[in-house]
Amino acid sequence: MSGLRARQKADRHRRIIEAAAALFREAGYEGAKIETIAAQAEVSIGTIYNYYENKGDILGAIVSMEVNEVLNAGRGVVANPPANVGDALDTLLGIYIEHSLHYLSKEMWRQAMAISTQLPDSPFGQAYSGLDRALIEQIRALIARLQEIGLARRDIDGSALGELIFNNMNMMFIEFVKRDEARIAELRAAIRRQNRILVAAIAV
Amino acid sequence: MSGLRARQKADRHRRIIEAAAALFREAGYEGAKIETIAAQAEVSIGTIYNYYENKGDILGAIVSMEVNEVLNAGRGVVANPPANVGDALDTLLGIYIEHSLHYLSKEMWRQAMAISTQLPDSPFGQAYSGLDRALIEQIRALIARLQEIGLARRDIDGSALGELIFNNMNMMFIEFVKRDEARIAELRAAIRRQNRILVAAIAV
DNA sequence: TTCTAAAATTGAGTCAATTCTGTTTTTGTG
DNA sequence: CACAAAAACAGAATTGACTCAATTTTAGAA
Repeated sequence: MSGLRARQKADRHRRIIEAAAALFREAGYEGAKIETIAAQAEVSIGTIYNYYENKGDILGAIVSMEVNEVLNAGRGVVANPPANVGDALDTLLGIYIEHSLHYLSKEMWRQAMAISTQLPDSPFGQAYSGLDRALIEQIRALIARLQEIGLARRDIDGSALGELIFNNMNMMFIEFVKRDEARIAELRAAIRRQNRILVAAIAV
Repeated sequence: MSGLRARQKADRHRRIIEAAAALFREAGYEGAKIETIAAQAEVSIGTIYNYYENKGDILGAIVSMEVNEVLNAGRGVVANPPANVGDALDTLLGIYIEHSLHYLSKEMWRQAMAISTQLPDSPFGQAYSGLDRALIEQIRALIARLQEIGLARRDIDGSALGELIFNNMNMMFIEFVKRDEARIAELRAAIRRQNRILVAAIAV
């Protein structure tokens, strides 16, 4: 039997996340009171804390969905990359960046990033690190693929290069979400300019 | 007249910072209560909030002192860099990293970084961005110097390269402070390995 | 069907950052 | 030396995340 209890649990999880996501967007992370989320989800405050360790973890659940979607979209690029190193990188990182504001506002990103450095050992902190690692792996996989195809030099340290590219993009993204007026197109252009140096060094 | 008021003000600032710095180190950022800081500094809670917008700004004042010291130490390297690109970068970034835990514990860094992304428009958030920019400028200055001396190719986009190097180092440093067991030596080695790709691309 | 242990829910209470309002101190002027 | 305005101070009150002891609900054994 799929269990009444299990069904209720899943349902409450969903209600909490939906209520929180709506409120985070409307009122911002700080502005969304746990009390309000509880009321909206029709559970008590205590129940929320039975499901999530703290407010950050609720946001964490939302962020995870977003990033997993991005990782999924990235798989296509790795499997079938554009025919030169510069475009391949730009396409993959472009997917990451373009998707980023689909479900999450800049303010939500700021909070999520802040929490992940503030509480690296909380459930969300750990999950966030895992997501970052997955993104690095995907970039590395792309580089490996380009090396296989013969578009990138084989004697390049692909592992270090993957980190370098990810770290730079991530830092640029952090600065991007810190400024409300920053535009996605400019972010992509700046990253392309930075990566050009790398592309010149590794393209065959 | 240097003003009684002005003198008292400076004195109170100093007392608050000293009390806070001691408590942050002893009890951690979260563990240090404003009430305790106020008692230690012999001022009231209200007065602390008259001097700093929030708890994070107090930490911010401490972080700023640290980073300014690092910037100062960096000037020497820029003026007189080691005779090859790899060592020059390693020396400058090495100074940043080695100094980093002088006054600030990893926990304090985590909090400071978290606050700077959480509240980019608070006094500290703005100051922190300014410090980052200053570090980027110093790395750019080093690259420009290396180009002048003829150790680095002139046709490299020094501006983008400086950002790239800083962003990568900063992200690595964030990961470093997130893991208490991470060691400085390993951090430097990892960054050196990443920069090797760049060094190969830009050294004459 | 009845009963009991385990699991989940509840919301009033705690704790600490921040705000707010009344009081005190400093300054500059007559 | 008053004195009034401005600046700074004090600490009680507010606010909101999180805890915990009591209560309710579910599962499944007899």
